[in-house]
Amino acid sequence: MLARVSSAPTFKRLPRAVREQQMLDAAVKVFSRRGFHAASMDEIAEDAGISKPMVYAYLGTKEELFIACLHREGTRMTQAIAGAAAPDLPADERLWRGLRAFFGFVGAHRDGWAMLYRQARGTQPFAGELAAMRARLVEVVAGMLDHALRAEGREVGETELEVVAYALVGATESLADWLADHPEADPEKTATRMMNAAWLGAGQLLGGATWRPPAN
Amino acid sequence: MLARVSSAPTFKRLPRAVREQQMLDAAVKVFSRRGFHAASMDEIAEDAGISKPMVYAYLGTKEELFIACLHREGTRMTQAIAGAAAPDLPADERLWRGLRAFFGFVGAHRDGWAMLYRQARGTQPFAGELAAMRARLVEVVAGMLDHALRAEGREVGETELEVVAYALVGATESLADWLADHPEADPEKTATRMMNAAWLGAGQLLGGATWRPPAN
DNA sequence: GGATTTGGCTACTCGCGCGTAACCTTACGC
DNA sequence: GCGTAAGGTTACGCGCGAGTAGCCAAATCC
Repeated sequence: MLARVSSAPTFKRLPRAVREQQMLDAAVKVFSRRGFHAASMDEIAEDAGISKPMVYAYLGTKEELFIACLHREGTRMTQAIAGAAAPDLPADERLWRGLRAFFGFVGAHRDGWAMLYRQARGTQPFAGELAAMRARLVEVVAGMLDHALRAEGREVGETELEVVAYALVGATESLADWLADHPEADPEKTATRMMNAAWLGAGQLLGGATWRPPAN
Repeated sequence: MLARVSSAPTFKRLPRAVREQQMLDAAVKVFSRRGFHAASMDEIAEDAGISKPMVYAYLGTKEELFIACLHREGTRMTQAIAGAAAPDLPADERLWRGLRAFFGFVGAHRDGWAMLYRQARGTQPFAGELAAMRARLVEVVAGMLDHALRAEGREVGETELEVVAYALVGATESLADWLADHPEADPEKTATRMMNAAWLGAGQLLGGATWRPPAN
C-alpha cells in the first residue's frame, strides 16, 4: 500500500451538521454498551463510518464527546417530558402525561436512556451533573405532590415529600430499565402500570394513611 | 537509593486472611468511587497499605478482584436480608423486616452498596451477574405479593405482578441511594417510609383498584 | 480558473496502568 | 539451628488507546 490508489470517490462528503449527529449516534451507542472508559474512540469513529481525527475535529476530546452525548440525550428527554406535562393541568393528568412521554422516550431511545442512567450515574466526572438533573426531577415531582395535597387542604413535611418523590422516581426508572430490556413491551402500557402504582400508592399515602412498625 | 537501607521492620506481617479482607475493603472503596476501569490496582494496593504484587498473589487479576468484591458484598447483603425475613412470617412482617435489614446494610456498607448498584450494573462483564441477582430479588418480592394476594382469594397476571415487583424494588433502591448520600439519615426511619409507600401502595393496587387513562 | 475553505485520511507519539520477574526476610516446623 | 514456606518488596515489560502531525481532495467563492 505504498502508492495511493486514486480510488473512485466511493463515499460522499457530508456537511458537518450531519456528520456530528452520526458521530453522536455512534458515541451514544458505544458509550451505552461499554461505559465511558471501556469505550474506545476508534470504535466510535468506526461505528460512525468516519476516521478518528474527524471526531476530534468536530466534537473534541473523549470527555467532551461524552458530555455532548449527555447533553443531547438529556435535553431530548427533558423536552419530551416538559412538552407533555403542561403545568396548568390537574396533577394526575400531568403525572400521566409526563410518565407517558418519559416511557415513550425510553422506548424510542434505549441507548440514550442506558447511557444516562446506567453509565453516567456511576462515572466520576459526570455523576454530579446527572445527580443534579435527577434532583431537579425529584423536586418537580415533589412540587406536584405538594400542590395536589394543598388543593385538598392537607400538608406534609418537606423531607416526607422528598422521600416519596424519590421512591416514585426510582420506581419509574426501574420500570424504564425493564422496558429497555424488553423490546417487545409497550411503552404506553408500561406507563399505565406505573401510573397505577404511583397514583394509587401516593394517593393513599399522602391521604394520611400510614403503616406502623410492629412492636417487634 | 542504591543500597538497601536495612530499615527496622516498622510494619508487622499479617496473616493472609487479614490482608485479604483489608485488600477487599480497599478495593470496594476505590471501585465504588472510581468505577472498574478508572480504578487502578496501584491505588487499591496503596489504600490497602500493601504493595501491588501482594494483591495479585492473593486475589488475582483486576477482574477477579472485582468479582471477589461483588461476591463478598452481594453475599453480605443477601445474608442480611434473608436472615431477617423468615419465610414463615406474614407478608407485611416479612416485607418490613427485609426492608429494615436492607436499609441497615446500605447504611453500614455505603461503599459496598455503591459498588453493587452504581458501578457493577453498567460495567459490561459484570452487568449480567448483577442483573441476575436483581432478577432473583424481584422474583422473591413478586412471590411475596402473590402469596399475600392468594391468601385473600385474589389473583393477578404474572406480568402484572412482575411489574409491581420491579417498581417496588426500584423505589427501594432509589431510597437506598438517597440514604447513601445522606449520612445523617436514619436507616430505620427510611425503612419505615419505604414500607409505608410499598405496603399501602401495593395493597391498594393489588386490592383491585385501578387508575384508568383519560379519553385522549 | 485559481485561491481558499471544508471534509477527510494514514500513520504516528507517548503515557498510563496491568501484570510479572526476581529477590528479600521473618516466622515456624521439627 | 536450620530448611522451607509464607509474607513482602522494587523495578520493570509491554500493549492499548487517547490524542496529533501532516497531507490530500473536493466544493465553493469571486
